[in-house]
Amino acid sequence: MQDSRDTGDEPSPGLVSTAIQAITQHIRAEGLAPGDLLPSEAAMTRQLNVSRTVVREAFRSLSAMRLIDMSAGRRATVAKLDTGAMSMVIEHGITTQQISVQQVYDVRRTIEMRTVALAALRRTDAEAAAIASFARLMRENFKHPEIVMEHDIAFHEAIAGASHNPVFSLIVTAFSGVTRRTWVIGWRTRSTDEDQLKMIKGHEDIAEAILKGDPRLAAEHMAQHFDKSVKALLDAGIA
Amino acid sequence: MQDSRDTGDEPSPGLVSTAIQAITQHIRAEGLAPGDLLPSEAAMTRQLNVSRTVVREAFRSLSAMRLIDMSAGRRATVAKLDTGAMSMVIEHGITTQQISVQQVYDVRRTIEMRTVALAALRRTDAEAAAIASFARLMRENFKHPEIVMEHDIAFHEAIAGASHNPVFSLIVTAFSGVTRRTWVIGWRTRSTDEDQLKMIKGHEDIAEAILKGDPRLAAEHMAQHFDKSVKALLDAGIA
DNA sequence: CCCGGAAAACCTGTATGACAGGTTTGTATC
DNA sequence: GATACAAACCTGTCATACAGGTTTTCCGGG
Repeated sequence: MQDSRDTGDEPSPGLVSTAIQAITQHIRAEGLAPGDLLPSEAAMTRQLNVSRTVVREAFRSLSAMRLIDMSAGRRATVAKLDTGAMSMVIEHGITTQQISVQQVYDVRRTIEMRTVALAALRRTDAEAAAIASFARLMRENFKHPEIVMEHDIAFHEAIAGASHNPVFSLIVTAFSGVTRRTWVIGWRTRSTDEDQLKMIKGHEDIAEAILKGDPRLAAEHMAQHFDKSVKALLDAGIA
Repeated sequence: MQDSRDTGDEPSPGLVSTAIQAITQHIRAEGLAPGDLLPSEAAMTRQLNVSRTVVREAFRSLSAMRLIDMSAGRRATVAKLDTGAMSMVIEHGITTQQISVQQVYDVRRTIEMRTVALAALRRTDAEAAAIASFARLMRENFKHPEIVMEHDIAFHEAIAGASHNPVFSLIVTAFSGVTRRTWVIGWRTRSTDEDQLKMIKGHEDIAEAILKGDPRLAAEHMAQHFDKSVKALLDAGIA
């Protein structure tokens, strides 16, 4: 049936890729914002003159990247910025050993020295309080590694958020998965309560510098924090 | 048919999401490396006890994120690290106005001040030569903006490569799409030949610092380069 | 024994039709 | 005008079919 005279008969990158492009193109052309409705699969099927199979795989691909939201019965909508795809790429790189944990930490260090400085400059009072409170929760639960870890991750994400640059948030959050898989290893190398509390103290120092609005100091504490973390990882034999 | 007693009948995240997880899980469990073969769709269909439709949408989603490579007749293989998904996320953020070009440039500046320093420390001679040659090609073609732009982008990607940390390459490359869409605007604000050549000179300074192996100097030149670029964009009224 | 080539087996790409739910819309009744 | 019900629409999943592309197998000739 499909006579494909429609779009001018492209080379061959596959009908699905074409459909994906058509959809993203539609978002751009119509200037859609998060939450806005996309065409139904049936409509897309007619417009592109391909089977529903193809259109569906295109929608599903965009959904997997979290560029659109899908749910049964409802039409797809444009999605809010989400870290889903980035996390998967990073995880894929790690599990296939194309990137090392240490390399991720180097990137994190680079980025978070900046986010923490920006946070010190641009944080709202509420953000500063939230950051400080995550540090406090780490101390209060320091007997429960899993809980400490989650507050640690939330701490770093909160700082990224306080930088008021969503791209930083995106990247930092994308690394959280890796952190979850290596955090405990680093924690174990800090064998004594004293060592562990010292690490938590590092977080409190960062929070305090943000509260005081001192970007230099905040960046310095963050750098030290990462240097110690990387050292802990290296001591544990993480490549 | 499918009795779904299989995996224990999860809540409801959808069969496709489950299939995606099963595939990535397979990669992890088998310790697959780039190029290794994945199970065929038919095999996956049997293993998960779902229709080929579901398995196919899962494969296609991973393919869209460039975590796997697919092509007709052949089974899917594990993919090399690729920036595809990240680029799409960033582009999506830009087109839906969830992130601004300026925010992207702030992130680039942060990251590239680091990549350039690392490049100065870790570059091979071949890498230093390649970087310098991109700068030279910019000068030689400075009457043809499109060509200058492509060499500019290649220049920055080469520096990221010379940092020898693929995560940096990944991120820098992911931003190239945005650059392609805004570069010309910045170029136009440098109206005279002199201004344009000055901007190219900035690249040559960076290349030289990398060649000399001076990370401080390299980072400084890079910072200046970005400051001027952002200023050019702001002059042009880019939010 | 090796080599070349053709057939078979396998695999993905795409299309079609069907049906089970979920959601929205419109309508008719109170 | 409000409410409840039905119709229309939409996505999720399944089954089947067939057109190519790719790998494997196997057989015949040297």
